[in-house]
Amino acid sequence: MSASPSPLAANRSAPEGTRAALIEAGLHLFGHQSFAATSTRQLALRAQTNIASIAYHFGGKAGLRDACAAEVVRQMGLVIAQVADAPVASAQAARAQLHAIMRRMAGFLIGGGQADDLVPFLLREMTEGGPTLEVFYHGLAEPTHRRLCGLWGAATLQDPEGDAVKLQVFSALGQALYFRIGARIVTRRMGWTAYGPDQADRITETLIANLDALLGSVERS
Amino acid sequence: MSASPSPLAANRSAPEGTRAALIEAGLHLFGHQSFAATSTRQLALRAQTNIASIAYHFGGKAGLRDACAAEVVRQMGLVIAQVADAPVASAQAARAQLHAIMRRMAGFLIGGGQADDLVPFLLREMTEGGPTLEVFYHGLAEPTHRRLCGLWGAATLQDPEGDAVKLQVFSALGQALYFRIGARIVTRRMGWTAYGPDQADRITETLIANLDALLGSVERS
DNA sequence: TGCATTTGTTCAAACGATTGATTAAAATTT
DNA sequence: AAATTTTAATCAATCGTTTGAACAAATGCA
Repeated sequence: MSASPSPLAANRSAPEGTRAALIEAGLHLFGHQSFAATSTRQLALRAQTNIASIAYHFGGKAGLRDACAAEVVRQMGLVIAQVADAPVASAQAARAQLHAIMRRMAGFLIGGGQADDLVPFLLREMTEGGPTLEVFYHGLAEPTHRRLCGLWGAATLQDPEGDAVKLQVFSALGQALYFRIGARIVTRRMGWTAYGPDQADRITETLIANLDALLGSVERS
Repeated sequence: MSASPSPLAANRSAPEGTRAALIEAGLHLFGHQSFAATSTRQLALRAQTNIASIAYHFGGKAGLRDACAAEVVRQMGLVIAQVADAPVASAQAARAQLHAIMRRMAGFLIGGGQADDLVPFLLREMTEGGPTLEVFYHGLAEPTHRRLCGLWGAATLQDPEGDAVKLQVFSALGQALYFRIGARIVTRRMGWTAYGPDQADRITETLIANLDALLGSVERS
């Protein structure tokens, strides 16, 4: 044994261990074919373990979903937190931070990698309104949106918690999210086979230009 | 016997009949809890008929899904077709048509009514990438997006089938779609209980303002 | 017209297959 | 040796589908 003194600490983000393997399998399968359509046997097969391990580690299939939700909040929280939360000194500074966050989010959503399993899982819980939604809202959606509203308000000299700013932030976020949700439609219409680095760049630049357009239109009014 | 000479003609769009009742049940249940999570017994219960009717009319559960998809394309096609497709004489005329279409789409997506069952069903098929996606893409998404690109290009003096316009149209559409997909998050964050007429107006005005911002920023460049 | 037959549709009942969950024994680690 | 973790086998419940009998309306033949 080299490291990993406590199983809990090791499973917090390590790819090893039955528990972690099951969470990864849950994120992938729940996200790509819904909770109900995924059987415990499928989960066990993908995690290369036995069916009973699910009940042992998580109490059942529903428990595994809860654990997956917590893992999503944890990982996505890290992504967003990577953008420095410096106090904004000016409207320009706020706009710069918004640019940085939008770029990071677009990269996370569109550019593949870790988001390939996290985002589908998240979207499914969001639309299905499952029991996980509570965790996601308080742990991720609400604080993130609030922070963005603060920056948006500072960049456009509006009330950060006013309805107008809130809706504008949702609009900007929605654009980025759609390129993930409607990926099958977008790629097909664009004549792409899938999202690659080049495609991600094209989309990101469009989103940044749109962000400036939205910020600018309010600024002028 | 008073009317309804042919059962086929009556079932084409009438709310009566077992076949129509099953399609309605399918649109609702498939959309709100996914295809896999919906049992044939649930469908029969909601349609107030027997389980065997599903196999009789549609050959099975999958057949019912196909019929539901066709119904969605048919009904949503009618909604979009209601906006006059007059040849655009100027950039202003194109912009006016884009306004009208955005208002109609926002009203359809956000303002409740017939969309309450159609949109969830559609979004689910879109994200799940089910066998229905083909029907939806060629019957609805592609022609609609192409038409919008034509208007967008005319309004901004860009190549209607260029990548830039295509992505901008997707962005504008994505904003509207998100307010449906993320409805649970939005309403909660806004302090609303649900989308009502007032909320729909607020969102629609935001979307229209955003549309003008996006069109304007390109126009100036 | 009168009766038998066919047709379209719905019904309760049952089918085999698969579901999530449970159990006790075996294996592994400490 | 003791505790933790994984395994194979089994449980009742539910899944989508099929079956054959009902029923009403239309049709064929007399």
